[in-house]
Amino acid sequence: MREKRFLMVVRELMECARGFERYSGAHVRELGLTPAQFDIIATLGNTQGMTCKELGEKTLITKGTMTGVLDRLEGKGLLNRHPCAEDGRSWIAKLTPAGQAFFEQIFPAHMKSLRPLLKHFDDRQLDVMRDQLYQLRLAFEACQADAADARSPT
Amino acid sequence: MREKRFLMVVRELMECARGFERYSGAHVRELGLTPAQFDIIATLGNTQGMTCKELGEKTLITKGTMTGVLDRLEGKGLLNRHPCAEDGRSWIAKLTPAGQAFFEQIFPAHMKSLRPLLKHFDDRQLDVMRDQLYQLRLAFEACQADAADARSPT
DNA sequence: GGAATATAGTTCTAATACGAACTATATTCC
DNA sequence: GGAATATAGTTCGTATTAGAACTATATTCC
Repeated sequence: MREKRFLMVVRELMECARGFERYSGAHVRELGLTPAQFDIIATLGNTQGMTCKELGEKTLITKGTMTGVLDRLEGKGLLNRHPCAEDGRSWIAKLTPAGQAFFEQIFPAHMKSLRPLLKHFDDRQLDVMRDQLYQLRLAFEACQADAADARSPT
Repeated sequence: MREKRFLMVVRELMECARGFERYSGAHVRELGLTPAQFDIIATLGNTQGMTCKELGEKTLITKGTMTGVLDRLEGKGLLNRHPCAEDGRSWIAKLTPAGQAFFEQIFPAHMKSLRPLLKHFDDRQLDVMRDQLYQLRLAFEACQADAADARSPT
């Protein structure tokens, strides 16, 4: 039963993703941020800022959600939007000095909170996992592309 | 850099989970269900029903969300809640005949829609993946438990 | 038996998730 | 240069998420 085997993999995948989000999220919330907000802060830290589109590619936040997340971070004074010189449709989201300082404070703390997890794995195993997950992602993306082709064939 | 390696694994993990949800969700939505609703229907199909608690354990839906998901499925006439004889606090959620018929129609269709994904993997690889993910989940759960102990020590 | 505690489900709030429609600006193509 | 098309970001509606407070019933323990 290939299908059943596959479903068991998917189930483990989802449990893992949820498990990590719960574990990581609990710490992030103690910092006064939501996971999505932390993701943005962590992505923008030590950079000169980036567009919503870039942020969407580097995080897993879709553009419709991005607006709200950025709004709330802007409301907290942690980031600003600046007009983009090259493209009038775009904005550059960039941490404020307060946002960068906050990043420098919380990012190491968050890494530290993940350290207990790291104890369970050695480098080799991490590499194997990443490769397996990468294969899985490639398969999803390939099928996604096929499905899109099916909807609007050339 | 162990930490960096680990973050790359986590990133792949999240991308995979999101990738599957998108791929699977696109088909589920065509059936007129949300992913959560499909999850419940698929779990209750071919059973005599189960409590919210059991459903929460078998799916990844938390109890606060469960109420709303069951409400909507009940509104669609696909499911009913029956009082539980053994425990006055519990309800048994069970597919209606229409719900069971719907399950029998859509579940094979959904499996079929996943078939293109399966092509990419053989049994051995699926087993490796599942084992890797299982190790990861165990680590999350162990750390989760440690964190809980830390909050309320014995 | 009754008080203290635990558990099943519901309700509530703030923040997402996703898709679709919409505005404004870019790009392409003739 | 201007029409057709594509893209960046916002807005909107519905469903879901987590966590916490709440009600009602079970269980434990004296």
